[in-house]
Amino acid sequence: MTPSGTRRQLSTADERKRTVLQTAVSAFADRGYFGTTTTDVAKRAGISQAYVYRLFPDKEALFVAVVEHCFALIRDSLSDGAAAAGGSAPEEVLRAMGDAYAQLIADRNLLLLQLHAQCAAAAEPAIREAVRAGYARLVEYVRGVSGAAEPDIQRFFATGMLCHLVVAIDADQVEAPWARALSEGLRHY
Amino acid sequence: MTPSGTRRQLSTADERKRTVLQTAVSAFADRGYFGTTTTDVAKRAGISQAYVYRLFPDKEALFVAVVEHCFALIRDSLSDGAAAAGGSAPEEVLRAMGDAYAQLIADRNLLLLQLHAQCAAAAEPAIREAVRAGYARLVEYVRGVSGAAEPDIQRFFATGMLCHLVVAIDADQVEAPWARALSEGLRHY
DNA sequence: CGAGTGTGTGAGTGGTCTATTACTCACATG
DNA sequence: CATGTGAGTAATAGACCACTCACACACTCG
Repeated sequence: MTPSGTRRQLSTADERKRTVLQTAVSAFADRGYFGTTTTDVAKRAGISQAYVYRLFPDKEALFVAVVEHCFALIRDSLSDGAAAAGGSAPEEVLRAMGDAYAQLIADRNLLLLQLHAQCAAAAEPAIREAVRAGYARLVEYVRGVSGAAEPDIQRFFATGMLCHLVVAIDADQVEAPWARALSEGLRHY
Repeated sequence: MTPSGTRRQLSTADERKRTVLQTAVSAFADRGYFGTTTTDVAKRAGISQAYVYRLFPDKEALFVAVVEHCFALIRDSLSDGAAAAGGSAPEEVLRAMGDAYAQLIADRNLLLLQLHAQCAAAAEPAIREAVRAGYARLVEYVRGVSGAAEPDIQRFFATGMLCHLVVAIDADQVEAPWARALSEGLRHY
């Protein structure tokens, strides 16, 4: 992280690492940290299972890297939303960012991974630290860019958590009042 | 094990089933559906792993039963809250029920299991059905007993999901503005 | 008492998982 | 061409896991 001399081109291993991170998102999104095997990850990345262990020290480190990658993607998404709102009132910025987050529902993978990360955070300290750090940055970013009051920020994240539920149980596919009560207004495109 | 000479008290299968369900909550609360072994469940219930399979057809059926058990407990909790509010205005009933739910944070296990159920719901259809049915009854109950408007009901459940996050990453233990922004006002005793 | 029924377990089976090791191959450079 | 290095893998060790089955023990009732 501190190149004290000349800058080097990205090595092939780094490129490979990046593609593994990207494909691992959908692998872990299916069945979570404990339910996903390193073979699953390897298959989706098109490499051998053994090579996963050359790129990452162990399964936990791989998962942590995937989680951090996802938090970065989500920050980007919120950032896009905030840019679209362009310095409006706090409520408007929050609305725009919420809209941006809700768009991620279409993908499913990203939100499901957030949910699985949350679950794994309860069990594994290293993952918990990563998730805490992710939310720390996210909350501070939202507070900073929107300037919204604390209760509004809290509600913003509560709505995000509701999105996770809606995606996990596929509430959209259920034609019933209860399902509509949960997912109404959480736009997804 | 089982030193000869000590007396053994047999319980009926139904009683045993009930104690297994109760202890299995904390077992699954730790590491979720995929991360928890049937041996873990058996140990906590004080029975052999083989006997788990006499009481439940397989691991999935056991987990579904545990999930249903938890939803029942949560309904009871909300019911207590509603009773305490005793026919006040919808907002007051919601507040009382939210308070009752927040009290469950002290236990941790119940909320964590809700979270893990949500995760497993994304992967296993049978579990998804159970979680859907659980939320269906919960939403209908809340709507019925509070008479609140749809957006308030939605916010009610969104707040519940936020509780899950706070418990999963133990945000209370973090002394930082972002952690306080998330958990502020979610009372837990 | 003795036969029957339900509670409970020890000892597996076959499969799968993480992680390691020893190896091959592609390719760059002198 | 010889040599070195990093990309990539096949094979496997060692530990578990879900699930099964034959059997033992406790209790009940004729």
